Amino acid sequence: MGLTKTEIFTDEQNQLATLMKALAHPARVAILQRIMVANTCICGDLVGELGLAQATISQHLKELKTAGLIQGTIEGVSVCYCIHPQNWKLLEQHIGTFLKAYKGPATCC
Amino acid sequence: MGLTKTEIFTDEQNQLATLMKALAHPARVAILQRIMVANTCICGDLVGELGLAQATISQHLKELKTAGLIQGTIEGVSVCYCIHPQNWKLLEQHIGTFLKAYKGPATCC
DNA sequence: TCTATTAATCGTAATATTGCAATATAATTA
DNA sequence: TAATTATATTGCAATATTACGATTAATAGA
Repeated sequence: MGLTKTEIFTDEQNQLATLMKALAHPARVAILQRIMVANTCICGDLVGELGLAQATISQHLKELKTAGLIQGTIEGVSVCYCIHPQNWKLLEQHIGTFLKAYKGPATCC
Repeated sequence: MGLTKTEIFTDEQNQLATLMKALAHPARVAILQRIMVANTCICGDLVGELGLAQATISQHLKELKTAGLIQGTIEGVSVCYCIHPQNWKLLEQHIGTFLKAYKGPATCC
C-alpha cells in the first residue's frame, strides 16, 4: 500500500495533516524561519546558508508554495519569496483550534 | 539518498520538524481529536470508529507515543491512551514561537 | 545576439511511510 | 490451566520522500 486513505477522514483533518506535512522537514522549517527573519528571501541565499544543493532547496520551496505557505514573485533574474500573509493566518487559526481542543489532564493516566 | 540531513540543522529545527511529522497524517490528527473529545481512549474504540485495521491504528498510536504526544497506561486487558499534558504544552509553545516569528507582509510580494 | 546568472525541472538512487494479514504477547476470566 | 480479549509486533508490498547531478528555461547585461 503506502497510500494514505484520505477518503475516510474529514476535509479538516486532511487539510491540517497536509499543512503539518509541509512543516515536517527541518529544511522547510529553516527556510520559513529565514524568510521570517529577513522578511523576504531568494533561493540562492538559502543554497548558500543551508547546506543543501540548489535542486533540493528549489524542491522544498515548491512544496511550501504548493501548501500555500509562501509565495514568490519574479524579481529580475531571481525570485523573491515571502510568507503568504492570509494563509499564514489561516495556518495559525487551524493549528490553534486543534491544539486548544485539549481540556487538561484525564483521570486515568 | 532519501535521508534527511539532520546534522546541518539546529536541534530546535529538527525537534519542531519531528513534532510536525507526528501530526502530518489525518489518522493521527483524528486519533488526537478523538482523545481530546473523549478525554481518554482505547485502541479498540479507534479501530471501530476510524476505518483502519487494528495493526495500522496501533502503529499510529506508537508514533504518537514516540513523539511524546500521548501516553498509555495498562487498564486490565486494554490500554488507556491520553494526551501527555506537559509535552502538549511544550508543543503549543514550540509551534507558537515558530508561528509568531512572522512580522507581517513584506514589501516585495 | 551571446553570455552569464538564477531558478525550475527531470531522472534516479536511497530511504521512509502507509496499510494490512498473520502472528505474538499480555492480561483477564472460566 | 485453557480460552478469551485486547494490543503489539513482524513481514511485506505499494507508494512517497529526500537529495542531487544534469539539464532546461528565463532574464539581464555586454
